[in-house]
Amino acid sequence: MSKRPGKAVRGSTTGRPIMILLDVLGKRWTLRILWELASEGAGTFRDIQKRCGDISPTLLNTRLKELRELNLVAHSTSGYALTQFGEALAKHLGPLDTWANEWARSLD
Amino acid sequence: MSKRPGKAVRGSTTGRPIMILLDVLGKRWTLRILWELASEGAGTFRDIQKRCGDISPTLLNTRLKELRELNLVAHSTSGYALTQFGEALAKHLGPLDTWANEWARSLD
DNA sequence: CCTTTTTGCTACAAATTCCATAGCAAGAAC
DNA sequence: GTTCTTGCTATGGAATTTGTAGCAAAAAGG
Repeated sequence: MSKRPGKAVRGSTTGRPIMILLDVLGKRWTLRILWELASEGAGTFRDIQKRCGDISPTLLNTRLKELRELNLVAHSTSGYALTQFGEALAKHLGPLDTWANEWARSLD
Repeated sequence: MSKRPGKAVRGSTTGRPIMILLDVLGKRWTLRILWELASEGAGTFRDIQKRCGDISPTLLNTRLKELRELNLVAHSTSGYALTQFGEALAKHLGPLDTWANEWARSLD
């Protein structure tokens, strides 16, 4: 059903895991949702919606579904949270904040 | 004109650099284009098009324009290449390949 | 020079995705 | 047993993405 290793994705028929990852991270709001879960912690559907600047529930639901299928996010009674893999991925993204600040200075 | 620090982007009015980055990386093909330039080196417009599995020229052009405005990609006589900042960004993305391979095993 | 080729695109219409808004069913809290 | 909160779905319109065709300018070949 969802994107899994071995299957083709946009622009790549090899099914390489990185291609699947780049494809899903390249969908709107995916990175932002992961970022919010990583930096602000777990939250309810509506929490996340607010953190993301009132993203529409339609799309939030779609993304959360995808992320759950990819084992990056899980839903429990305490709301939505990153899985072990989600956390590991987020650890790679964290340093981008510092980098982005330096980069921003070059754009002024 | 383009997204710059201080300006609002999708879901964030603060203009924080990281939000601008997440927004642009969240556009289709952006990550893939950066990935290809990082792993396979500089290339012509048509080179990159092929590497990305025949992405449509319309969108490739749009993305390259955005990435140039954001100082992540530059265009010279030898084709398109990552800038200093683009390279730095790519260095953060590189490790995702290894991570993705481990992650993929959890999905089987 | 004078072809051929390569390169970097643009035009256009269709397909897909995204978005805002409204609202509802199920469970928890009161 | 109301009132709130939570997690969505429905819907229609807007924006983005895609495929295909093709062209002008520069480079390469003869």
